[in-house]
Amino acid sequence: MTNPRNDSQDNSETGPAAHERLSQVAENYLLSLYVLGEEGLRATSGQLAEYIRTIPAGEGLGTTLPSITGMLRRMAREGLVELTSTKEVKLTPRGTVLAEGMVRRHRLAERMVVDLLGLELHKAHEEAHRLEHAISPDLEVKIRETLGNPTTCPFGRPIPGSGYTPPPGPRLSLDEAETEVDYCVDRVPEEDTELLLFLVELSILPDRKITVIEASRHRGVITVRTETGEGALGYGVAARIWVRPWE
Amino acid sequence: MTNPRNDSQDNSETGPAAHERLSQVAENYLLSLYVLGEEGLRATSGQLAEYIRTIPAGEGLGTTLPSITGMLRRMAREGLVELTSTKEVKLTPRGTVLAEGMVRRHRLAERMVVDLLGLELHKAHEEAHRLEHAISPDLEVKIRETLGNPTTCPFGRPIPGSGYTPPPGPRLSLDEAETEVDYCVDRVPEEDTELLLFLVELSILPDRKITVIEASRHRGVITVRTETGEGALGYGVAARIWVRPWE
DNA sequence: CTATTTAGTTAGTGCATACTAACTGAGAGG
DNA sequence: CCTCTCAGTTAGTATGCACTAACTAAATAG
Repeated sequence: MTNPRNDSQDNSETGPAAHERLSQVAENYLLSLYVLGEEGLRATSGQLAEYIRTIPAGEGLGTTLPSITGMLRRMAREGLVELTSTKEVKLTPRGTVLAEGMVRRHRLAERMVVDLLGLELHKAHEEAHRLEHAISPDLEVKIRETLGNPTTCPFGRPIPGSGYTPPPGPRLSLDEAETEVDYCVDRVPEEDTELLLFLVELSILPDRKITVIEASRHRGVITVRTETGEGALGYGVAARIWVRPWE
Repeated sequence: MTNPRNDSQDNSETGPAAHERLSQVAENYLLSLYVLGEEGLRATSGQLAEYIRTIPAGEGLGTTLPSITGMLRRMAREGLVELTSTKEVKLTPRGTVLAEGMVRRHRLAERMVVDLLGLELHKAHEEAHRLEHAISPDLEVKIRETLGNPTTCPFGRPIPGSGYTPPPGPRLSLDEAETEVDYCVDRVPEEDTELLLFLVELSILPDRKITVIEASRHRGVITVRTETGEGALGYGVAARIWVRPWE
């Protein structure tokens, strides 16, 4: 697993929290496994394939099941993951620490490109997927400080280790929301560029107000009103948008 | 040469100037060759090894001569470089374009981490060596805009394609400067962290005033006065600091 | 309960990148 | 002129990460 580019790198580095450097591929796996866990999905090779397919650095590369099996075997050898008997993949404690680091850098990078560089939101996730591998502990500190210690990424997901506390009160997905009740958007999906363009247009973004006008489960469509206008969403999408009561 | 991670990537990408993606190793070679050219050094395998040794991503990796021979062969096959009969390496037109892109992103990244994120100058070069591989055309545009179209990196070197024009009047290296004449620092070496700490302390930085108090070639030492104080430099170092007449 | 589909693994390969060890060819010293 | 050194190449090998093709085991469908 250790990147060929740093085989000879010992751990006696300078700098704070000199983080262990893995290959970009391994780093992607760790991040993917962490996010899958966050979303409550079974972390199987298949799920991993699906998630990894959304990572831009290798448009569709490394997504065949044999590739994944092989990679997981190497990562298991390095003590990053465990392959359970039920074909599920679990992060080891060590893997979890490293995965958290990746997610932290990923979400900080998202904030940086959006808040500091003015990148369009729908491109943030993809850019962060490249940058996350290139951020040293030193730089991470600077980014965090410059941004004012953010606790979430621009899509509403918590930044690990940021002291994020979930908002008080209930959170539910938009498909469970009542009609004609004001909600506050808590988080939105981040990886589908096309969808994001639509969400941005309709201001369906963290901390914005949203109201379900009509929900017809049989048609599979939810119509919402926002500051910007009205629009219709499929149930599948709505299920991935979290809201909390307004105010 | 083409990165295994993008073998399947065709050139029909969206976005402006969708730049060809090479492996990080190839990108490092291109940047190194460009910089060696800039410094007027003969670009041989040995020189390359020397330069690549200073790249942090692979602390000392890929620096044996056989590794370099092999890599250059692959890059020649891909039409990025030409191996002349005199054991010198030349960038092809295509290689030059790509190398310029790398140098551009490298120097923009240096500016970004220093000007936007407040990173200490002596760490900028190393961080940029990681970031340069992770900056997409879209992001590059945003960085450039946010920084206000800088024309040089924080060490005084020109950013390719930025419209940089060399300052009018002569430029010379500090070892050729006259004593008790005010000069303006034009550029300083960037890759030696220890040296940079010293230069920062003495304010030997682009656009600062510097005066040679004493130069004794036989001792190999040049003593200078700056806004911050006085200090002594070896001739080798002084030769790598460019200055121009003050005002 | 067998037959098929589905998910995942194993086997076998290929390429990029790294290494060490052994070779070569050009200039320096005798 | 021969030899030694130095720079660079060639040979041979290892590892990471990718693939296709072929296998297996569990779930499902008939």
